[in-house]
Amino acid sequence: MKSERGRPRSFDTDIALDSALKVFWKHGFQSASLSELTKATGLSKPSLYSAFGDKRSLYLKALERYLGLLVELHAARLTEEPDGRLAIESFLRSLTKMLTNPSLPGGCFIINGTADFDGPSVPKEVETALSQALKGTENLVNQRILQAQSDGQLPANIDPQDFCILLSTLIAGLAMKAKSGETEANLNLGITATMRAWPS
Amino acid sequence: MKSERGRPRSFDTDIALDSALKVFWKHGFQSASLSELTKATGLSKPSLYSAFGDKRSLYLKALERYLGLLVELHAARLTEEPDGRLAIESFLRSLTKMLTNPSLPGGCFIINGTADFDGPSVPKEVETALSQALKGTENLVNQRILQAQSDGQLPANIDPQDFCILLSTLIAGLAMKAKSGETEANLNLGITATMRAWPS
DNA sequence: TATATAACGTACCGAACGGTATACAAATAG
DNA sequence: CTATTTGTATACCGTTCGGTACGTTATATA
Repeated sequence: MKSERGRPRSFDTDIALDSALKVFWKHGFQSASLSELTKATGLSKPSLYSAFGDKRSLYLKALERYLGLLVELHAARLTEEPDGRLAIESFLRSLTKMLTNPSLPGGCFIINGTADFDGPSVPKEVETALSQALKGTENLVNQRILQAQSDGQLPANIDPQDFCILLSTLIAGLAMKAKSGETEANLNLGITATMRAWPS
Repeated sequence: MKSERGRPRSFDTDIALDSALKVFWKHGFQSASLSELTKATGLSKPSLYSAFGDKRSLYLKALERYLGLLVELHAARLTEEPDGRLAIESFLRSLTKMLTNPSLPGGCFIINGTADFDGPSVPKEVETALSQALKGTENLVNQRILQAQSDGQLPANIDPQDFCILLSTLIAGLAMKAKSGETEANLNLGITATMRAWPS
């Protein structure tokens, strides 16, 4: 009753998913062609389809993988630093390092994907998954701001709601500027300036 | 020696260009298909080609038109207001109103176009034109900040360079969040929070 | 060894892509 | 009116798209 009857897979699905993730990360859903996906993974189209389903399904799996990476790589900055302002600044700089890492596709998977909203061949399910993903990652920061407020670390003249929106807007901007080739150093300057809105 | 020999055009090229502009604005270069362009303009493909050249050439003309609109609609906010801080805030809010205007394609033509950098079918000439356009519009704001500094309006603890980068990043973020459906009111909250980095 | 099961490679499907050849329609110049 | 010039519409070009049918190969079960 083993489930491994028949010819076994000749590839590792996790490695293949990581390769596909990078293609979608770089191009979004619409512009990532099956031919580039097969080239990046080294798989034939039928192998891709039997392992992950169609393009939409593969994209959604890659998005989940990306969300896992995000938490794995950066969430600790928010939870481990007791000072709210430092926690958020550290998170932003950690994120920026990833967004500009030259060995990665450039920018943010979610933001890059959001860019072809309303694209003629983008499934609604992809758009909603991206919207939820964006909201989820924003909530990580929002919760940390609210915690800082309840910890008495937020100055009285700062409204937590508009600061949350400032940060989510800034993050989207960091991702776009990284995608367009801006350097980590310059983006860090912008972070420095932003944090002036929350004086220490 | 009149130049109007032969059959005259049955359409207005400026109106057609505006229609094409909206398609590229919504979809960027790659995902804007010829069929959608012909549908939006009401022209046949040969008419489009004889009037504007190929897709790349049409896109570049639409980009120029967009840059003209940007200056026409928002630049006065920067030049007419003597106070630097108010000038920039007014410019940001004016821009945000356009980015979220529901009768427009959503977001910013330049930022939306920048999103499919590295796309397999995006001509290098389009990428360089977009990069220049981005740099040019950022310079509008940067010059205004430098002028405010020379007018003695910039607090001593604010470095003009990192504030310039903050604003260009924020603008990119405003455009992306608008594209993803964020409301004008919320984006304005983020602008309010941002301006706290430059206390009045 | 024989059979069932599953992955693989090839070759193909209809549709849409960007772009164009060609034939026809409409205007001016002589 | 005739000739010429130019715009328009149709129909098509080769290529690539996402997706699949099918025959073959490799493994586990029996």
